[in-house]
Amino acid sequence: MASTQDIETLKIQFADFLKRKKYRSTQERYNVLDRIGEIDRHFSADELYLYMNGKSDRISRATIYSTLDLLTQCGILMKHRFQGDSAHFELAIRMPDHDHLICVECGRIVEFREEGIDSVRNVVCNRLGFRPVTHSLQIFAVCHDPLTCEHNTQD
Amino acid sequence: MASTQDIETLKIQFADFLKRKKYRSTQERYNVLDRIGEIDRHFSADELYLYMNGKSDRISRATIYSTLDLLTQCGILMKHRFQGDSAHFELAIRMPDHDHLICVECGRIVEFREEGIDSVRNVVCNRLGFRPVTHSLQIFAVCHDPLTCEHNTQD
DNA sequence: GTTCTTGCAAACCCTTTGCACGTCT
DNA sequence: AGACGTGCAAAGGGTTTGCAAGAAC
Repeated sequence: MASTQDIETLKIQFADFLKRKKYRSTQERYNVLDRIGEIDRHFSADELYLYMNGKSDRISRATIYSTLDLLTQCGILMKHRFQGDSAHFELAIRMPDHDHLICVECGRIVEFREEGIDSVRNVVCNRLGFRPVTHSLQIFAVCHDPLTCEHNTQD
Repeated sequence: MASTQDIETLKIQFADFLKRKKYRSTQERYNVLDRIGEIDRHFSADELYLYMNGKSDRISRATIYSTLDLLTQCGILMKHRFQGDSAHFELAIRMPDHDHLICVECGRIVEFREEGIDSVRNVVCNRLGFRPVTHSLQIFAVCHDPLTCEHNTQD
């Protein structure tokens, strides 16, 4: 879970973004960011919608989607598309520049940070004439010990 | 475009897979693989559907989706989810283990192969106790010369 | 002959959109 | 006051599913 301090910093960052882009500062937008700060994992738009409405923050899906998009635009959130249908989000500060290993047997997702990816990113961008912005690496793998993997959430 | 030779090899591989999994060998399934061999780029299920029906292979979307899924399961196709809505597929043999750089300004997709990713993959799998199967790396970047980037296909 | 696959259309899920109302500036 | 954001429900796009007819085994 992000600290209150972290969330306050992000709110300032978000406020700056909104002002710069001439979007309005609304209570709903800050509420979304507050609630995201309470979630220490990936979440889908709908999970956030249900979570917020469960907490008696009355908010619509339209606002959730729109705010998630703004938060992604300004770099506060990372948006991932894993194999499933819905996009997943998480605070970028949770684990900066981390990537995901996905077990092809059970769908479990393990987060990791491996510095080597930075040099791959730079080498490729230099070769092709681009400036890196971000990346998404997903490693699909199976565990050495299949028993560990018996959280069968899919199949 | 994959050579006829390549496609014949893949058909054998596909036939083995179908037999092993006790799925039936149908003409439609082989037709799909044949037509994919004629396409030298990423394609969506619907693009393949339109392509095949344009060639007077009468085939339904249901069969396309189901066959693409089988071909992905047996490793003949790679399935990608770029930022857009629909999944994209391509023959795995087109460019083995390549990855994609996506221009965040114009959406252009550049394919590349960088060996360094293999060691990242192995390091991570060793550390976490997995055996690598495959991976998907997308680098988001902007070109050094914005003029080169003026194929604005989105925004 | 039985079971699986196909084709079609409808259902489905996630996401976006249109519109009336509310809120920010 | 004017413009933008919100909530709701309906529409949209991609994908899956139910069912009857057809093909593989």
